[in-house]
Amino acid sequence: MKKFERIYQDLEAKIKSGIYPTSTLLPSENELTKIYDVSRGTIRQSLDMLEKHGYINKQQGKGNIVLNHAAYTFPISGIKSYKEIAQEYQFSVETKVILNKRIKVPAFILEVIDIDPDEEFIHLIRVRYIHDKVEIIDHDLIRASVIPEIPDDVANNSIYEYFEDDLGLTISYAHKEFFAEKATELDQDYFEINADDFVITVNSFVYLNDTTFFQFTASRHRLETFKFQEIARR
Amino acid sequence: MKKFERIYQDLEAKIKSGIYPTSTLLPSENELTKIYDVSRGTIRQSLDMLEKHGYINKQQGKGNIVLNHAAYTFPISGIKSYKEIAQEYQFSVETKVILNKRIKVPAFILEVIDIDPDEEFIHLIRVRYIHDKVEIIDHDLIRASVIPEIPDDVANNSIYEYFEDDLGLTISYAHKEFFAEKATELDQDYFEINADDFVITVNSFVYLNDTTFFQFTASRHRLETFKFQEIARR
DNA sequence: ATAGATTTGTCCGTATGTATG
DNA sequence: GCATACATACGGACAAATCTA
Repeated sequence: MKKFERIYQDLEAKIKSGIYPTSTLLPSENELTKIYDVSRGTIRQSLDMLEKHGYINKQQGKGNIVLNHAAYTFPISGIKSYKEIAQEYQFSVETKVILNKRIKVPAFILEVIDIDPDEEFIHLIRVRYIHDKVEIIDHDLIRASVIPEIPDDVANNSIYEYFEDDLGLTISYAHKEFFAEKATELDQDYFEINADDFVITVNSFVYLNDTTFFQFTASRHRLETFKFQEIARR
Repeated sequence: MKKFERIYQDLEAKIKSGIYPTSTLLPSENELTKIYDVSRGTIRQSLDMLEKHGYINKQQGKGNIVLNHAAYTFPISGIKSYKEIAQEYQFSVETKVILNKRIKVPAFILEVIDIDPDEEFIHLIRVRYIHDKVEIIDHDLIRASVIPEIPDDVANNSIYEYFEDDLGLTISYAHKEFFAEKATELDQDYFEINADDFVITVNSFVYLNDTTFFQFTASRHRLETFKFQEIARR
């Protein structure tokens, strides 16, 4: 592992365990170079990660202050699979696959992404149960020229693990948007709501490391339980 | 201005104007050091900013690929004032102040933030009209020990300009969350909706550079027009 | 399949600028 | 004014990924 990652994890652990308590200063960058026996640039890389993840606030002339915000959750921000989130927050989860078939590329994708109109996609619909209640309905559209098929046992587990570990793909970034919209019939059936109720839709356009588009996901959430958190910086 | 900021802005302008077109590579870091006559570290700082703002994708061994995503909007992400957003997207905006008075610190803030129960806050309610329609209702709770009062002409303009330019405060970061909830009576009146309708609430806890909490904002948006976008990285 | 060239990533050391107390 | 701490910038070295001949 890289030095700055190792140091980041060490500092993160020490903040979490209270060795560096909230609203106190971390050791100065100079002291940290001595503690870890690395250059100041390396320390600064680790501190930048800590800041990005909300653990500290940097202040020129003063020091790096430990915050207590990092405990907050980031369930939607970033690119994480449902399985990763479930493991982090340890809630009981069940997934039911209700569709897994090849289709022609949908029109709305053709409008946004420049691809061959004859390309095929895999359409996957999965219903997520948390505490025996349907909380999320995931629609995945996966580019078949990149991933020819999704075995059913993979669909029931983590398609991201399959992409990254088995197929060796590198997922790089996603363009996400979310908003509220009227419930579809499928939403009504599974969420047990009415036609004039709303759901929250999280749309993601996911890209590989070489910038090829390979997946669109629409996650539909109950209004009452959806929540998004982030730390924004000026 | 700092060198890396100047270079960032120059590259951003060249990407926007098409001098560096989408899906081509930027000049290599080595070439850029010659173009701008700075060190490679400085160039890399500028490139990191470009990546963070979604203009490029970095690939070790290959280069920095120009993306076409940066045109997308970021109306909620980050800390921006309503005025700044309105200016960027050039929509016609009107603000109406419907409350501006001092109150005791509300209970829900005491629960989350560790402050004196006798402290006072300024409660500001402002209604935002876009194209002559109410789109946003902003509730601001501003810590009176930091900002004793908000003159009415400031409330009608930008309170952030007032904080930063006139009072010399430095806003550092905010903890944000958003979710859907039932419309209050005020929502119903101004949005002209019903009691069982929902609105989107964006809550922000805003902190100064020295980590003192100084403002809470609840922005209430219409369900139909609310939209959030971001670029997430794995 | 391999070797070499190119490009970005990591790391080091040093110097100077700027904000804080 | 002074010491301390973070911010910016420079230059050099090697590692890792990518592409090409």
